[in-house]
Amino acid sequence: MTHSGRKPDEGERYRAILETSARLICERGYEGTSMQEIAAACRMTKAGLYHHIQNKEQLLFAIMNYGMDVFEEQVLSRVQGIEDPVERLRACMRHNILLVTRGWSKEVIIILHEHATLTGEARAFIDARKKKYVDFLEEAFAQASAAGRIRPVDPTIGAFSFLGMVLWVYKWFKPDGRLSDEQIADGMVDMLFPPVVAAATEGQPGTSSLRVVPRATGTGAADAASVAVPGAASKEKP
Amino acid sequence: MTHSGRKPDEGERYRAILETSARLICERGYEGTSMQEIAAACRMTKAGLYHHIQNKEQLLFAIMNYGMDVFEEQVLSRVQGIEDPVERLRACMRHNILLVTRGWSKEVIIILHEHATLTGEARAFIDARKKKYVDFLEEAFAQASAAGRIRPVDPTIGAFSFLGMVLWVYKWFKPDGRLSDEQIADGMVDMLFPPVVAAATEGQPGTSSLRVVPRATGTGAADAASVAVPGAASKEKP
DNA sequence: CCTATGTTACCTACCGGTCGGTAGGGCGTT
DNA sequence: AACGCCCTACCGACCGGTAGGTAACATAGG
Repeated sequence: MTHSGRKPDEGERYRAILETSARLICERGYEGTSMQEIAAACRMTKAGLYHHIQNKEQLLFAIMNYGMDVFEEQVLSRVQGIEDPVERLRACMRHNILLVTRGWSKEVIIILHEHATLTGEARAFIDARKKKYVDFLEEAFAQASAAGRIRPVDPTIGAFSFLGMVLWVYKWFKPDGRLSDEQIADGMVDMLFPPVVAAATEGQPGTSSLRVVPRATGTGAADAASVAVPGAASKEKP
Repeated sequence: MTHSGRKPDEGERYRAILETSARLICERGYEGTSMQEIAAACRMTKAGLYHHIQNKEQLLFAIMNYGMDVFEEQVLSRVQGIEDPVERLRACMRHNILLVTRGWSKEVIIILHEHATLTGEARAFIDARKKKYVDFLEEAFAQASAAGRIRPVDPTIGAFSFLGMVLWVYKWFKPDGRLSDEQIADGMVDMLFPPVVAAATEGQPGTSSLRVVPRATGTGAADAASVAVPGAASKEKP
C-alpha cells in the first residue's frame, strides 16, 4: 500500500471477495455461512482466502463498511445538497427504497440484518456511521417541522419512522410482486410527505393545503401463501 | 396422551424450555446459539433437552408459533373488535409497539429477526400466520381510505409502512433512552393517523391539536456513540 | 401389602462431520 | 533472490444429534 498504480487488479481481488462473501452471507446469514463456503464461492481454498482477510469478523466489518460507502454514494451524497428539507426527505426516501429493492448491494442488506452481530470497536464504528444518517434525518425533520412544511413531529420519531418504513422493505419485497419498487417508493413518499397544492389561499404554508393524489385500491404483494399444517400445530408439544 | 388430568405441570416444563431458549436465541441469534448452550441454560444436558424437542429447527418453529400466539393475544384480539378503522389502526399500532418495546416476549423478536431462517413447510406455516396480520391491516387501510378518514393510499403500501415503523423499533429502541415507549407509540400514531380537528375553518387546522415532546439537545435514543477507528478503515484492506 | 411392568425424565458417552484458523511449501513474476 | 499468491495438510474445539442406561414414579394384579 505504498503508492498507487500497481497491477491492473490492485484491490480488485479484495473487492471481489467482499462482494462474493456478501452475496453468501446475505443469503444464509453471518453465522450460517462457513469460511469454507465463502472460499469455495471465491474459487479458492480456505487458506487462500485467509491470505486476503484477517478473520471472519473483520470480513463482516469490511463488508459493512463497503455497504456504508455504497449507501453514502447512492443516497446521502445525492440528496444532502437539496435545500428544501421536505424535498430532501422525499428524494432521500426514494433513493433509499430503491437501494434496498434493487439489491445491487448485498452489503447494505447485511448491514440491515446483522445489526447486532459485530461487537466491540467494530460494532461501535459501524454504529457511528449509521448515526450520521440518523442525525441527517433528524435535522431534516426538525427543519421541515419548524418551517411548518410537515405536521410537527419529534425529529427522532420522524427519523426512525422514516427508517422503519424504508428499511423494513428488505424483509418483504419481492421483485415480481404486484407493486413495483417505483410504486412503493412513490406511495411511501406521498404517505409520509404529502404533496402540497401550492398556495391554497396565499402565504400560509400550513397543512391547510394538503391535497390528495388519486390512487387505486387492491392488495397482494408479499409473503407466502397458506399451506397445510406441518408437523406440529401452535401450542401442542410434538 | 390417553386422557386429560395429568401431572400438575402438564406442559409447564416445555413452556419453560421455549422461553429459556427464546431468551438465548434472541440474544445470540439462531445459528449463533448451540444446543449445548440452550441445554445448559435449561439446566439440563443436551440429551436431556432432546427428550423434549425433536431437533433444533422444530424448536425454532415452536418458539415462533408461541410468539405468534402471544402477538395475537396481546395485539390482534384486543383491536379487531373496534369498528372505526382508523381507531382500530391507532390502537393496533400502539399495542404492537408496546409489545416490541416491553420485551416480555423474546419469541416475538425472534419472529421479526429470523424471518428467513426456517425453510419448507414450517416457514410457509409461519408466513401464513403473518399474512393474516397483513390482511387485517390492509383491510383496515382500505376501509379508512374509502371512508375518507385518511389520505388515500394503496392498502398494501399502508400496511407495510405501518409494519415497518412499528417493527423496526426492535432494532434501535433502548429502554433508557430519551423517549419512552409510550412517547414513541403516541408520536408514531399521531404521525401516521393524525387526529382530525373537525371543522377547522381558520388558523392552521392540522397542527393545532398536537404537540411535540419537549426536546433535549442531541439525539440520544439510539445506537452507539462515536469511537476511535478500529483495525481497518472504510475502503482499505486490512 | 408387595411386586411386575411401563413410562417419564433425565444422564454419560460418544458419533461423524464441520467449525474458524494456521503452518509451511510451491510457483510465477519481478 | 524476494515477494505475492495460493495450495495441501492439518489443528483442537465444537457442532447437531443419538445410543443406551438408570433413577423415580405410577399403575395393576395378586
